[in-house]
Amino acid sequence: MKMVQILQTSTLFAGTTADEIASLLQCLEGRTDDYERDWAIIKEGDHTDELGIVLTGRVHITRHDFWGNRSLVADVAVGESFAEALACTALPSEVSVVTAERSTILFLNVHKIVASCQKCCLYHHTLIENMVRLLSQKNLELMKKIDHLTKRSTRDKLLSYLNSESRRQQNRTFTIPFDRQQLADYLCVERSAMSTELSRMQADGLVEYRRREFTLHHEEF
Amino acid sequence: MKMVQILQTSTLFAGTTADEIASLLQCLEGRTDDYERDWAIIKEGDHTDELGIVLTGRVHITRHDFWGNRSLVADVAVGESFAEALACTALPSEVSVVTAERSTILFLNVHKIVASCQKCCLYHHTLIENMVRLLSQKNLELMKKIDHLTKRSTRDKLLSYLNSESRRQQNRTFTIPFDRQQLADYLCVERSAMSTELSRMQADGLVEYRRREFTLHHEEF
DNA sequence: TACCCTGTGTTGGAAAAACAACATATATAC
DNA sequence: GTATATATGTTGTTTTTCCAACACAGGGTA
Repeated sequence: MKMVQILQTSTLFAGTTADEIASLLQCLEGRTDDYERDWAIIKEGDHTDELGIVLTGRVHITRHDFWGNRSLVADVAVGESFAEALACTALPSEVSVVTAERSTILFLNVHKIVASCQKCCLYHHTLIENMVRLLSQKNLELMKKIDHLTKRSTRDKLLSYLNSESRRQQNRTFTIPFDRQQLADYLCVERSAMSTELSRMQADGLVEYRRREFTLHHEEF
Repeated sequence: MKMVQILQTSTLFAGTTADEIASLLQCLEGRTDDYERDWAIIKEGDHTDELGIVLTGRVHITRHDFWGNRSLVADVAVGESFAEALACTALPSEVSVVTAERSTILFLNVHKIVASCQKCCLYHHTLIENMVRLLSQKNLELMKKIDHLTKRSTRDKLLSYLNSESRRQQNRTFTIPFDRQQLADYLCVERSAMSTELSRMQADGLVEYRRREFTLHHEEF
């Protein structure tokens, strides 16, 4: 798929035509870069003024504590973006951004997005409004993640996550972007305990699964 | 303290003079409202186009699951704001906003903030940039909260929270805005287990506390 | 002063999660 | 196809959290 087509599905460029996007990209001086799998695009402590939009592949937002425990904060798929908030502040990053597959990323300087731009393009104001919408959306997504973590038991965390994923993909049968270890890191539970709980849930008829493909049987939440 | 002085400390009006704020408030058609303690300003399921800025008092962002378990998402003090992201989307709220004390709130319509405004005020662009900064800041705060919840043990959650609060108040001795039950709801643990863990931490010399006043003894993280 | 109310700390038993070690299945490379 | 590496599931033990019930302290009030 061509870059412009992907961008039209993104929140940042929502409601703009292909021509307008082309014009905006020039104005914003965007750049693209390719990465192998497991490459750290941003490391903890880094700073950047650019947000990233995934054109191909997939990236994960991760964190490590002092004892080396990994936690997986978020999954970013094609057309989605990362580091918007980081790029809008002067602070160092508290998270890493790592490719989960070989990926192509478009980088855009947020200051060029937000700054008023008299000369170049008429569509710039749409872009600023989209930037506000994008940040709001991320905000609500983080809320949703907090919602999963708020659940006290492993089962409730799993149900909360699986239901939100089912709703997002608008299907009771869906594929998750994580393997078991990554899912455990995402929900902040222990992998083997989580596997055990998944088995119990399947035995209880709540869910069926095979590898990354899940089918929810009861509508919960 | 006068409203304009409080607003000058807020992220949204950062870098604007008192006169500019007065002009902007007219342009934005802001309104204020007073609330008794424990009043629900926003209920789960509600929608609004207005963000709120706390002028006096304090509000809490809360959530309830199906079994009635309360979770306390965030504390919002004077000069801080809430519902920015909600007001930027068309979605119903997943959280409630409840006064923790008798409070006065300034409400501002986000569309009026974000919309370009040719006629009225020159400072409007600063406002839009501040809106982006505000949303980014909220974003990073949510990240910080996720960071606390990511910790597996009650002790680590407490240390993570107490350290961040200590750093925020730039003092090893500080007062938290929660009673024990609220703190437990905020960290998503059980109150009595948390009390027990606090005792152990005090016995271990990590921390001293009396009611809401804490003193950290070791710099961790 | 005596009384209540609320917040906080303590305890012991029940339940759940973490941990470690291993078994099985699947994918990949040769 | 076989070998190898990786992903997933299982089991038994240890540790932690949850829960319920109660004890205690301090503040406010009659």
